[in-house]
Amino acid sequence: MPRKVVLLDGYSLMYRAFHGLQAPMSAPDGTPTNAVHGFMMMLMKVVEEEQPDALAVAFDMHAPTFRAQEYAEYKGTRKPMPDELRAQDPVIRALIAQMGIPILELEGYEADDILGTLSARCERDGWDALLVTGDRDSFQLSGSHTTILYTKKGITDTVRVTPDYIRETYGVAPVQMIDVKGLMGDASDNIPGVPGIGEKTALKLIAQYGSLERVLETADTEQKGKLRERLMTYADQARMSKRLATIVRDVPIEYELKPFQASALANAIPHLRELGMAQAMRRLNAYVQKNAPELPTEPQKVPEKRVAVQRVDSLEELRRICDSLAGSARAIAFSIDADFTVAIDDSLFAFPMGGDLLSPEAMPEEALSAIDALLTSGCDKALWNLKALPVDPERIQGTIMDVMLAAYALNPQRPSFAADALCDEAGIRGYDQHPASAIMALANLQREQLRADGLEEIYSKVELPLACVLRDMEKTGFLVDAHALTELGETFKENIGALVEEIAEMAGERINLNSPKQLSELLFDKMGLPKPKKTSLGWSTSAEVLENLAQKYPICEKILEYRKYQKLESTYISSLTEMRDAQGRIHTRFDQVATATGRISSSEPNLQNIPVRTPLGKQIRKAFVAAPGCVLVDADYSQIELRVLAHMSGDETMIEAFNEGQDIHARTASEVYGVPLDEVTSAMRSSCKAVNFGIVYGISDFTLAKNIQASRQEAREFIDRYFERYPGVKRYMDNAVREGKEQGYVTTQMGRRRYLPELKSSSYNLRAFGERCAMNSPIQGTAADIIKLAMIRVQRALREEKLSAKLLLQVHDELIIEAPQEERDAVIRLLRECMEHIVTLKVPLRVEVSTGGDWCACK
DNA sequence: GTAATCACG
DNA sequence: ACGTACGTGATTACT
Repeated sequence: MPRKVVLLDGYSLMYRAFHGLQAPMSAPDGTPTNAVHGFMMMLMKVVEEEQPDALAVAFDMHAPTFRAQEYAEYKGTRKPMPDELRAQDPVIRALIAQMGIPILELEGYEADDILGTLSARCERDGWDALLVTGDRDSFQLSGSHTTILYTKKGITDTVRVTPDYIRETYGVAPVQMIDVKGLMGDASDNIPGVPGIGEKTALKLIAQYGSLERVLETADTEQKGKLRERLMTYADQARMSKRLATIVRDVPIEYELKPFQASALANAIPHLRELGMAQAMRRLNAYVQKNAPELPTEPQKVPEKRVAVQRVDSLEELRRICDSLAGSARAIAFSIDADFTVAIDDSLFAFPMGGDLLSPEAMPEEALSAIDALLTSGCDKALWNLKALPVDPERIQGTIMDVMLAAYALNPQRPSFAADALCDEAGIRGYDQHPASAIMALANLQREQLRADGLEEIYSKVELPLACVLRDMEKTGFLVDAHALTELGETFKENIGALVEEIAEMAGERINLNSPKQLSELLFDKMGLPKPKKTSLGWSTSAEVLENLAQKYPICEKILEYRKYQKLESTYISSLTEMRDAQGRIHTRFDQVATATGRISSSEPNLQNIPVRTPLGKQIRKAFVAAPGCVLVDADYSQIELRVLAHMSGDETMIEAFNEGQDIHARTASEVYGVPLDEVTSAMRSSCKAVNFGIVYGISDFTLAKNIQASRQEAREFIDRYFERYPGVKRYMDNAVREGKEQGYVTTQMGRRRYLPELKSSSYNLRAFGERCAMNSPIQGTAADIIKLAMIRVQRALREEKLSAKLLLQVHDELIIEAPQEERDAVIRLLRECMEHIVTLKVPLRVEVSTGGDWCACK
């Protein structure tokens, strides 16, 4: 078995970690730690997965350079390291040193050269080398015993680059990558190449002639036109470029491979603790314990305040304790996990629950009544995930701090909202031992943070009361007509079978049509259809591609039809029938902390994406029905996002359009095309509808052109004209991006935040994405806040008016209620009233209400 | 576990 | 010259 050495390109990975992880992370002293974290995660991943016999990190000796081509602003220059990364450089080096991992550097040489030299020595000595880097130049080093672990994006998205991979991807051998670069050059590396030759041409030439030298020698006779001229003019420059592109594989570095010591990693733990890097600590600890268990392990942290834990043997006893203390306690926290633990002031009580997470249905009576006693007592309470607890919101006394919801209000984009993760992140240790007291500590911290960030209203007026509404909706469930669904399923399956036969006939063979890989082989390789678009792995067979080919190749039409049925059948028929309860109702799960913008999401099953756009899909909605004697009432906000945009931007024209009750897309067409409102054609209106959508999302001319089937120039002019006619909208968009950059986050009307570290990224793509989010999130988020408030009011109003109608579903701008026939009119009035007047904007909110016996009839 | 595809707002 | 609209979740195939 050959031994294995893993060599990391230090700066390349640091840059990747830095740009890949823009989540705000910092040590207690304020030093940013995102790159440190990313680097440690990458290192641990490699250590865990590769089990190296030796490990080292190479650094460029002088000013670090970052040469990956996708970072456009590095082109032609060597920009200095960003300050936030510079601050993390010494920290990362210190950690590497503490872990006993050698750092390799040599004046005048880049990390590439060191990697190249050591991998050459490994090959000579019969070792396998794995080079971990985000620099594509290193591909030339790939060989039978040298593999590149290339970090594509972020830190965990890696690809194993072998000679075969290079041949498949680029059509040349690894060493020929040098020749390719010699021809095409590399602006970020100051390698000129041959002007006018890009990657495509370079790869083609090298694949055909084998080497740069050969291409140059034969250019005179083999090439013609501009290409011949350029190759001959720049022949010397090309040869020089090749020399510059060649990684040195014999640098005079003294280094003897030393065996990698798992146990030494533990030496970095104290430093990681100072940095507040809980996740890295845990991962490192776990690795050391597993691979060097003889070592003394990290001492368990105990809560600062030593408290005696009182084990409670019966729930009855727990309830008695809760009852008696609830009245007099200042603060209570409780946690339901493996144990049901209660912290009351400085005392802790724990009752073992048997390890399973409990649904309210499965919870013993005594536990329910203990919880009830706690929640209805007057003192302040802290807990995790109120939605899981069966409690009547109207009976709650005192304040409740749901640490999960508070964490979401403070920053919706956390990797995890698990209770232990939140405590860890806040620097609160001891969750494992005393969850309730850890939650109490976290809640105390969050109270201050919510106040400091102006998020109290979002928390207490939106998220907390909404949790109870969502719980009730989950519990109610949506009735499904299983018979209708099954019948529809049979029809679909018959159609699927017939289509499979037809396609097999047309193709001359039988493949698995669900496999994009097999399908692409059939269409593009065997049948020789044109290949309009690629994916990361092959040629795209998306609906967009197939639609364009359908005219000339009827098989595409059939495949699209197959897909349509197959999708609907597998996603919305088979699975839905299986998820019904004894009463035939389906209970979705609403996730209140899932989205970056403030929307809620639905899963298991997702009832927010039940088909509606196609006739086939509408059939499925027919199976969502009201109970006997009831009707469904469906209330839909009309154009809520554009109305929110009109309000937030203050654009006079747009506000006027809504105030006059005009058709907004038609009005836009009238403005942009400069024709009177009554002369707007349906084609004009439809283009402008696409523009209005695009504006909300942060538009680009490219995508708009695709969507309205116009040229890019036309799309550009369209957008320019749009902004001329709606100058307030233009101002809003510019402001949103500027504000996002200045303060690091954007906000909704109510102050809900979304942090956008992407805005400061040096990667164009990431930055452009951040800018689109800065424009879109306040709009989408404000609309989300509005409907959340409406849901709370609707629920309260139903209760106050003693109606037995129940909220079933929210679909972002739509609420669905199931109401007894006789309550129908009252519910319509109530929904309209609550939804239209829940907030006062500069434009009216309009709600369209419809009713019917099934969801499809509500349109 | 990830990628491709496609359902929704 | 880049790469190209925001927010989600489920299914399937495949590593």
